[in-house]
Amino acid sequence: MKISTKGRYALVIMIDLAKEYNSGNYISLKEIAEKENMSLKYLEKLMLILNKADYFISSRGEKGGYKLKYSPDKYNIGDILRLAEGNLDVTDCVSSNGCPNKHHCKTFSLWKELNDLINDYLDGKTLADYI
Amino acid sequence: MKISTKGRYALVIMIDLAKEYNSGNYISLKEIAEKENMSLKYLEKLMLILNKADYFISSRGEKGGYKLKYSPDKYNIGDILRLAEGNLDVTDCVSSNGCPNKHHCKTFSLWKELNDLINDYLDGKTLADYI
DNA sequence: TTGATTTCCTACCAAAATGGTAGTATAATT
DNA sequence: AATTATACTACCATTTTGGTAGGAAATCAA
Repeated sequence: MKISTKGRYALVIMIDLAKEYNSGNYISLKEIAEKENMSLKYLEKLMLILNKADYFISSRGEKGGYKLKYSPDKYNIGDILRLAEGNLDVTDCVSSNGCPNKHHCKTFSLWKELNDLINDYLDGKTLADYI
Repeated sequence: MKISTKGRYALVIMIDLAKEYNSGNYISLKEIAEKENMSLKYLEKLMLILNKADYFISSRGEKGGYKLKYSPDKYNIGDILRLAEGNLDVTDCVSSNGCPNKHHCKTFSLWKELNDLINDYLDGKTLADYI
């Protein structure tokens, strides 16, 4: 029942970029890795996942790096975490292709309500709330 | 961010026992394992964990098994899941011996609020709600 | 009182997930 | 041309997950 480093690091990266949104500067992963004490190589791999969404403008070479494509309030925390973690479902039974027995299962309503609670909470926050 | 089989199975066991609370009958793990399609050996091991709490009256031998010591409304879902899963903290930083940097960390409030949301929800339910 | 049944307990194990590292190619800047 | 940074693939050690195996002790029925 833990958020893994993927989700936690993803959020840290996004917040660091959000802080620099107004400056328009590119921020390199090296800067973030050093500042946040994270492995550069691991962050690179994480960015491959995050890059699947339309989140960043990137530039290679010196003075390159990443910057947010849109303003911080456009980035939903739930979306970021679902992307980084794969999904946030508390059980497989609440997923879209969930349990075939869900209409008879006594515990389904518990997992479903808990799942909605979590996802609705995270969907109600954006990067702008954490700058 | 998933509840493991430990937590899910624990809840199923507890609900099955709760259903029989009024009858006073002992229910064997064998019955539960067959009915719920679970490994008996795995349930035995899970019961070693659940037995650390003051949850059951047990009896060995024929017609033996487990029954709840108290009425179903006395069993908090949060307690059961925390016991089975070890804990339910969404990150290590929200645990009692959490992150030393939590006062400066931008993401701490997010994890803390999410953690409270989950635990408060589960602490608001008892086995009686799922019979 | 003996056999069957069931809990109680320890030890082992395979597969998957987690959290990385290494190396290379490609693009941009100086 | 050299340096820097992203983009991408492959590998890997450790931990977690979800079991299995075997045996001891207690209880009940015949």
